[in-house]
Amino acid sequence: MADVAERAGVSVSTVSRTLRGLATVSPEAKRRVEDAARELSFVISRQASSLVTGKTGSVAVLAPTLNSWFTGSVLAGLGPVLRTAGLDLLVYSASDLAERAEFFEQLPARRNADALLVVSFDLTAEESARLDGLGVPVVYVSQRSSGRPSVYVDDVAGARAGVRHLVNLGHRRIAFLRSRRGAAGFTFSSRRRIDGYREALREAGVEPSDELVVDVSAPGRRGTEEAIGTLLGLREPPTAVFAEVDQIAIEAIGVLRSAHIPVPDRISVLGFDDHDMAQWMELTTVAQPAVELGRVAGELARALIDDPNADPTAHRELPTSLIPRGSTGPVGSVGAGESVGSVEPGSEG
Amino acid sequence: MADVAERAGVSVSTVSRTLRGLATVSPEAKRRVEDAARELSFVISRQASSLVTGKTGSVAVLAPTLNSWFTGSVLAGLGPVLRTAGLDLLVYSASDLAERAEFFEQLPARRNADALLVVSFDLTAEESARLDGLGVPVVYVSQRSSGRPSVYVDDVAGARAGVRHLVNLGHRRIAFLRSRRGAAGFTFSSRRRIDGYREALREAGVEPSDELVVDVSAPGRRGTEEAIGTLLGLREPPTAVFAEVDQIAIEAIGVLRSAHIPVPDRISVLGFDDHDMAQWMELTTVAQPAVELGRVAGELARALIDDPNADPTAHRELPTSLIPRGSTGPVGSVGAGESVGSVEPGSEG
DNA sequence: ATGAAAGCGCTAACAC
DNA sequence: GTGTTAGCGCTTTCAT
Repeated sequence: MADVAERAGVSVSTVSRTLRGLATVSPEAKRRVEDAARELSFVISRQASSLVTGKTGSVAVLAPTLNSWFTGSVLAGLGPVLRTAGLDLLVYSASDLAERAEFFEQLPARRNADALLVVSFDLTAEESARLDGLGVPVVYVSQRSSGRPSVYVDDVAGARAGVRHLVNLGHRRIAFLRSRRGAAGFTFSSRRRIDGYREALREAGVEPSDELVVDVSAPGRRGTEEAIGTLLGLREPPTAVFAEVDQIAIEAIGVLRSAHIPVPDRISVLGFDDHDMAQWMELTTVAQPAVELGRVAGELARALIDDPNADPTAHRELPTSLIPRGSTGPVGSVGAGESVGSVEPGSEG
Repeated sequence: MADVAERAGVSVSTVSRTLRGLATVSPEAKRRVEDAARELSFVISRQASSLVTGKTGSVAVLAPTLNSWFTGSVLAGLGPVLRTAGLDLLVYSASDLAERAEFFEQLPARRNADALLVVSFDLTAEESARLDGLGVPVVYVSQRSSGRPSVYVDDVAGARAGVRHLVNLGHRRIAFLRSRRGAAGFTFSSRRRIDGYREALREAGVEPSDELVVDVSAPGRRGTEEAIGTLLGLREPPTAVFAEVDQIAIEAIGVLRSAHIPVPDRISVLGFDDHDMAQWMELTTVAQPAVELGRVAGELARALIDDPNADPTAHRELPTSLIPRGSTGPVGSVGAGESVGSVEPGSEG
């Protein structure tokens, strides 16, 4: 910066003012500074400026995984907002409790970011309290945290709408596939989606049964296979399955397909998310605007960062919508035609 | 830090040394510093230390999108490596040429990161040259850049193996679906996969035909629909389709399915990636270890950062492997049974 | 409108 | 093994 100042024939103060776009610089000086900066390809050092301003110029995101549809979508929504605001995006992942504990141990965001976005974690009260003491705004994405900025969809209403759709198709034995992958406390929405599921059942005069709520815990194919196996082994198996997330719904379709159980003719499958792949699996699902959640969370964070009297308890609820596709159908429609589930892999030498 | 020093009854130097884990601190002092730091919940400010050390403690990643399977996988592989090394992960995305130009305009990584990972970009020579002048190591992921650190798979060999599989099944009219989404220069691997495709065809005594190489440009369903439409409109349509990436392969299966063209009985579909969803679509594909690519790239970056005589031209090639599934089958096997493509969406009221 | 100077919180010599 | 001190590259009073 001293170099630029010298080359432009002004003081470092003037260079600093110019580069920050302050109006109190004469056009002449401004021009010369800009030229000099360009010629020396000079860029302001964030570390140095943040040392004095206290602002880091970046926001941190904490997510359970980096390669899930939801996290990817949120990041994709966040990216443009932050770029526009001139903020960098710092990403932390904590896929199990140990990593999560480590994150809270170090609280790296403490001085490293101007805001923290916590994505789809079901934090304990202590963890949240810990974050409150961080000194930077914390935005909860896909989790409602009362009194704290949160961005989410109405999981209860979404799940209710989905189950109503199944009920309207005549289903009464409707199972719920709960995602239990990763350590405990990783799926806040879980409880609420089950609530919506139960509400819709009661609404239809069906008493929710615990045997129809099955956990998918093991990762990969096996977890879903086990869960489906449990359901099919019931004295009275379900005619429809509502998976907490599309990922599992898609796996369920695959597993049923392998077992030659036609979808939706013998079992309807409903998901939640509207994952990119849902349409290609013909999956009926409750769509949630994940990219949009990221965008809104980013804007909320931005507001909290540079508007001192922004509402620090703002909640933003985004809508869900049911997207009917081929994986759900009227109950007991076996023999009505071909189905999503029918597959006969080609043989190979 | 001064507070901690006072509370521990030592100097700031001792605090600094302790917190950085230097051995030259007496156990007694160490303990007291650690206690004091904990009680005051003190964390070292990265900005301040990087100001003097010149190291930022973070690595930057530039990727075209944040919500693609490949980027997500690479980030997932990268995360643990960086965490272990105590490095933060800074993410930049540039989905079109304008954003890309802006990135190079600002070169935010200039002083913001200790290394830059460029993921699946086909950079121009000028862009690469620009990055060379950045002053930090740049690792190319999924792109070979001669003389520069690169991590990739052998796309030619992978594609060749895939097409050989189709040839072995009796296919001779094999189309290639090229991904042309996003702006130009976003898919380095494209050229090499086509090369492998052509090689395998020639090997089988088939002269590659340009009419069988079709671009998928429009995003979403439409692009793939158009491409498949073009292929089906040929005087002699292909009996197999090799998509450059699984995403498009999956869409192709979906489109064919909607058109009631059985897969693989009438058309076999082959992908490249082994996307999470590939198994659920019964997609035969050339698997590439994307998470592993991220991990290796992270280790390479780490080595380049803190080992001054690490090889700055290191190339790491990871293997691909063919995963045969149900979407490919012998040519002309119509009527051989049910198929992946058969779907009759359930009706709904 | 511009410059001089005092730090921001840390690390790296250098003394002890 | 520990303390002192001089900056790292900026921003920000405070003068002018």
